[in-house]
Amino acid sequence: MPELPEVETVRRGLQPAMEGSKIVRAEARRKDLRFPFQKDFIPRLQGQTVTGLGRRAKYLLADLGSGDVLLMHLGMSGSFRVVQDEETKAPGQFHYPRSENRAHDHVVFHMSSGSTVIFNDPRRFGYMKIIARTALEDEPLLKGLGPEPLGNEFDAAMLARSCAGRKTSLKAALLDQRVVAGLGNIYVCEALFRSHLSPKRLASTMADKKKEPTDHARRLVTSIHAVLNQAIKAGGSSLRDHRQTTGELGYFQHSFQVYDREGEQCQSGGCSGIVKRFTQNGRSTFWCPHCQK
DNA sequence: CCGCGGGCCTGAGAGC
DNA sequence: TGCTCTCAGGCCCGCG
Repeated sequence: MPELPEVETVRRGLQPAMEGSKIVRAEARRKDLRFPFQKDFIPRLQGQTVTGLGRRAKYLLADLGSGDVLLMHLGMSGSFRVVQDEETKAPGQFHYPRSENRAHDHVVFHMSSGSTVIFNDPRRFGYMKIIARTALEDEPLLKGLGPEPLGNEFDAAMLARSCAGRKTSLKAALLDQRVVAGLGNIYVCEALFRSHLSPKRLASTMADKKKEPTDHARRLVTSIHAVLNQAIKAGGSSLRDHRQTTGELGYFQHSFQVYDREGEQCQSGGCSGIVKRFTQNGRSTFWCPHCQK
């Protein structure tokens, strides 16, 4: 599921349930997700107040009163659900939307706010890890990450510098979290479409000889900002797994212009093209060859 | 260092 | 209905 807009949607949904509230009890209902849980995973969580809930790229970071940080990643199929205690029929019995499978509820946080927060992840590509806040900057999972696409430091000049001299395609560069952190296949396809740039174009064309940004880079940054902000506003995109923490679907998938629209008419004003799909670095790329150059 | 392909898991959907 | 095959929003790792 989760690219930046989905993770941000989840963060905003978890905030009222978790921030300023204590983890009264935590359960890990199996021994591993993508990686085994740390031996002291549960004891380091229980009794701790969540002092803040942040996001870095596609990671959620819960600051704990102890000085630890709980790092969470949704992988491909992870989702969180917040259930109010009064909805709980009996201990361990939660209300589920029809399509959800509780067999994949792997982690449960019982919060002093009266909310229960449940992490569900069928494919288990997600993970959770506790690290000391003082060790955050040395954390290998976060270390190589590039700028936040909606942050101040990400602009055309920054994009040009990190793409200059790159031998790879623009599509592959945008998926590389070292270039910009938080985009995935959907939003890269959509941002390229909105800026009329071909996914096959060389990443290095974002910069001129002096590594200054080209107009292409400026257009692309504008499109990235626009598509991410619109997607966050829509609660993210729900193709199969993504849910908001209320269990509701996101609805940005209805605004896709190219993703998952192979064979359909290009939506760009006046363009007579048809959306095509091909495989690039092992991932599907959707684009309009007629108006993306 | 860089770029690419494989692998980790399960489930949904297509085709037979 | 049910089997098999392909594919999926991410990311780490090892190879060349």
